[in-house]
Amino acid sequence: MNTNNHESKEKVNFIQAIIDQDKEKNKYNGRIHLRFPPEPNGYLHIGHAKSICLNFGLAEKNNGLCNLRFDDTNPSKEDTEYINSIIRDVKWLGYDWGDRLFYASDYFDRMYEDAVSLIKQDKAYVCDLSPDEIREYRGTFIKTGENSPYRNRSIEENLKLFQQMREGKFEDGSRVLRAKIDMNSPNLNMRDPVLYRIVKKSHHRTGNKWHIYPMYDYAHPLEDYYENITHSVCTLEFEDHRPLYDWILSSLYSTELPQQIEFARLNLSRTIMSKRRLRVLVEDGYVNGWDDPRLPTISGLRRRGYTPEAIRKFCDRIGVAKTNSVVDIQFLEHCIREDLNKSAQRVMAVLNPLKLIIDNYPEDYTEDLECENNPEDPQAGTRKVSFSRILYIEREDFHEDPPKKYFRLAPGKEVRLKNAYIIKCHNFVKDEQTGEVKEIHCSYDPETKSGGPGASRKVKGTLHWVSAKHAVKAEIRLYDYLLLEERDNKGEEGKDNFTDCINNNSLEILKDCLVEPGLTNAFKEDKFQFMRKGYFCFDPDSKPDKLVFNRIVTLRDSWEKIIKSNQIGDK
RNA sequence: UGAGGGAUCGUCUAGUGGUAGGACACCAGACUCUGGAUCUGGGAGCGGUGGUUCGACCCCACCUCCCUCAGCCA
Repeated sequence: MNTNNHESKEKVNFIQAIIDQDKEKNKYNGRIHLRFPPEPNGYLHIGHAKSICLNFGLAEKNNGLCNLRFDDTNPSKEDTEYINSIIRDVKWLGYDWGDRLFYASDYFDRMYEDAVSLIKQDKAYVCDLSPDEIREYRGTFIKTGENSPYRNRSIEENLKLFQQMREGKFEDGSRVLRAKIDMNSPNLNMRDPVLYRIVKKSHHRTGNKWHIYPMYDYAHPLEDYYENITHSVCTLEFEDHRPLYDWILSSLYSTELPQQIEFARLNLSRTIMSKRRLRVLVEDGYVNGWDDPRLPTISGLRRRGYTPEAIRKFCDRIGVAKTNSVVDIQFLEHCIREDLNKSAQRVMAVLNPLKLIIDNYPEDYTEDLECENNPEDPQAGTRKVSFSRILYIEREDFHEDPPKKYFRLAPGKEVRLKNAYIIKCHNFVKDEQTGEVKEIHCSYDPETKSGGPGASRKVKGTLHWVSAKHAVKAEIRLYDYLLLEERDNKGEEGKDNFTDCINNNSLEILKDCLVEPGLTNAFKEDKFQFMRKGYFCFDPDSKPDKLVFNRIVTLRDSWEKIIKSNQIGDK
């Protein structure tokens, strides 16, 4: 479906270009059918999201179909736990596979028959070489391979042995079925690749029915063919496998063969994306589970407060190409800010409270002030927030000796309290022990009440606040990047010790935050803008007496930039 | 070293012979009861060398650099 948004001028990526050509030539009779085929051996992450959005998106755009298929051909790695999480995540992202949820394991019988057919054509044979021997016979980049001594077994013997492999007559690793292609091929994948191996392990769906399991290179093209897939989109590392993909299919079938197309997988700066490393982070306790908000897993992003819309927009905007690239994580952050700016309710929350007393405001008096819920969306309406004599403001919003261009509160200075009054600071009290500012004393100008006749007076700064006797306590969790900046590249690309590059301060827990009382009604995946602080979401760790919020992302902060550039300039 | 891919602003990405465009980031200004948002403007790029052509990011040649592959993983 096309949006009429001026920005999305229907950018045609190279895969869409191929589809356009195929349509024009009426290849596949105009059918367009894709698939997202994860192996259920781990949790999905933002890189998978790119593939999901690509495949389902292409199907939508071309009036085609997209299947969800579990590529469960290796029982020693896979589990139902992952199937459930994958189904949940794809759904959450907003995609619908209709009734086309498939499992490679559903095709095992048919794949077996196809293997028999290859044997009968003398295109496959049972090989008794050990894994080490197969490696030796395969040769190397510069050395051609050697034919297996079992390569010339008779078709009858191969048929019989393959049947016995199926029946579980042999031990793991003792025999395999191999394609008979070319041991001298410059492409190592074509040097008689293994098609089936013996794995005497229970499969999460087929139980103990099978003792042999097909390899990816054999199974994948067939799965695609069985499902009438037209365009089989995968990542770049499979480019070398395409000749084998085509060999398998053309050896067995002749019309409407699917074609494999490769694109570059997503890399994101300052985070970890490899399944292996994510597993280390989770299992060695660097993070708290697969849905830790610091992780780029779909479940982590969901808990962090990312919306499916933002993720889809991100995937759409990073584009699809064959160039290896690293997308700046700030681009992802931009997408969630953009989404939440339009939709998130504004509230006031003080992360590091500093007591502020309005000396000339009546004691035991409360006013309910009208506050806009979202200036970007008048439909969002207003709410009442209580104001009283003792308030809390953000500690960083007061400075006893302010730097240049500081618009916030300081002795003798005026600021506006958001939706309330202009106040002026007269003095402050320090803790004698620590020297820390303990409370500040101000006066307010009753004429300047927001919305009132005298409200037009301008001051430089506006602060958010909460009323001491109305505010509710909350725990707020702040997240930073998983990887240290200076180690960024090594962190994701270095071969070992990537844990050296981990940012040990990626989680900061603030326990004494104060938020508007209305937030006690928050639940599920509710998201808010804590004014001037960022976007936050309700965390399921919350209990009735203890609210917990996650910081999704900060607001853009030009003051922060001024400070940083001054610090650099002063040196 | 063999094979297969790739190289366009700082970052992603368009552009397949006719003024190199967009987004993020950055800088400046306007506006603002969020130092947010919004708006306006700006700087910033074709890996190199030759060749073909009136004209080359695009075609050709050579070179350089980067990625993937030697699992009975996917």
